[in-house]
Amino acid sequence: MGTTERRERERKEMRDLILEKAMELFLSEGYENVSMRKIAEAIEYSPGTIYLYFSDRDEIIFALHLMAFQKFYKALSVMAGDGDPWERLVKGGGAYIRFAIANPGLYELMFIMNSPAKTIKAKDKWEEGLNSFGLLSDTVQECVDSGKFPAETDVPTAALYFWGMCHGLVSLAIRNRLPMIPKSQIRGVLESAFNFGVAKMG
Amino acid sequence: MGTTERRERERKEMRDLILEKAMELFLSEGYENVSMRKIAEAIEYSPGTIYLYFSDRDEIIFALHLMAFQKFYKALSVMAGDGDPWERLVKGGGAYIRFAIANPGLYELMFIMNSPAKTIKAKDKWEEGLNSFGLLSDTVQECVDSGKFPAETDVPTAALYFWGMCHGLVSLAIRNRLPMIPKSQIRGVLESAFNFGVAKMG
DNA sequence: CCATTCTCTGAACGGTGTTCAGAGAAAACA
DNA sequence: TGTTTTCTCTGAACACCGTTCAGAGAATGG
Repeated sequence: MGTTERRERERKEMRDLILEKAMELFLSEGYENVSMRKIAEAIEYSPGTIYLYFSDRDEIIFALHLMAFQKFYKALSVMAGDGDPWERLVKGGGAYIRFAIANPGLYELMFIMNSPAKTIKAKDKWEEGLNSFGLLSDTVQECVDSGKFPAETDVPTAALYFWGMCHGLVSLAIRNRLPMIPKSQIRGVLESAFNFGVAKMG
Repeated sequence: MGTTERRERERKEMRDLILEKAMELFLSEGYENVSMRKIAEAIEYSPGTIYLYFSDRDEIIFALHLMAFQKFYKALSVMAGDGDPWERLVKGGGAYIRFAIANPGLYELMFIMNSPAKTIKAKDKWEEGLNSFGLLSDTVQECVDSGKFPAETDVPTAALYFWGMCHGLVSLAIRNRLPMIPKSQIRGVLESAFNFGVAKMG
């Protein structure tokens, strides 16, 4: 009786279809301009159907936020490896900034929007975020081990500093708080600021 | 004929009343949980009346964002003065972080929310933000002049770096991306990260 | 006292997220 | 096969939202 298996497969396919179309709409129209009805229209089902696969709008956004993290983690993986850890750390920061500027919609989902934060708070943990933070912490640890950073360095603090610096720069840009910088120059300016910071550290 | 003057005064009083009650509601219930109807109820007028004083919801939020900047600019003024510029810069960063943690609602308004950004983009300038950024830039310039920073330092780049670092730390906290840190310790942790950064620079 | 100007109301419009009784198809059982 | 059960899906309905606007009523000016 393969019925149950087929049902499960079809259920997953429907979830994937909803997520795919929702992501398409969100990225092209902006998160606040996409309603459940519009998603329903895009998948050619009635609005009620979506609620048979997701409990509410936030659950869709949380699922998309997980998908964004997969892509993000890959982009950040240039930081892993066995070269000089300081060089990898700097490379990771550059990759972080480029990813955010190239994928502002995904970045918002992961690090700015309120909606996923509600679920993070409710679950009281955030594996996806902490995985990426772990990658960063490991690299910072290696910088301590290799003597690049002083032995008494508190690794979580140093990693948070590094993350905060990158996040601050890109989130100011994404939320339009740098209107004095022409859009075409944003990436370069952020990278300069980042380089200023790492030059001071290095 | 003092009628016109009285009318103008009453008009201003009504605008202030709306802003005051709106701010109260926003800070206590959160921005997305306050509707125009709720504001109308708070001021004891019908919803339509608000639109005689503000063209739409975004205009209210933009006006509140200006009020937030007044308070913020004052808090940041510890950075001005005539002591050692580097010391003032560090003090300014500390004030920035403390202000944001103590007034997350105001901070969101100024640096995170989308709504004021629309108006900033429409007006294509942002005096209030640039005033505060100017305060920072001036202090960085004085660090260059006093020899604390190398003469070839690009001041806007260094200032942006400093801003980004502070903004990144607090906005991660405000948007709940640091669930691994207990709320009571957030401020201390952010300050440690900030100190790690300035120690590297100083 | 009348005409004008101004303020304010509240119903209405077209949207929103979400729920749920009931229709109809598919599967399981006899 | 026919019958019963299980499952999927619909779409109207609910309670909200931001915003508009004809018209009521008061204040002002002549």
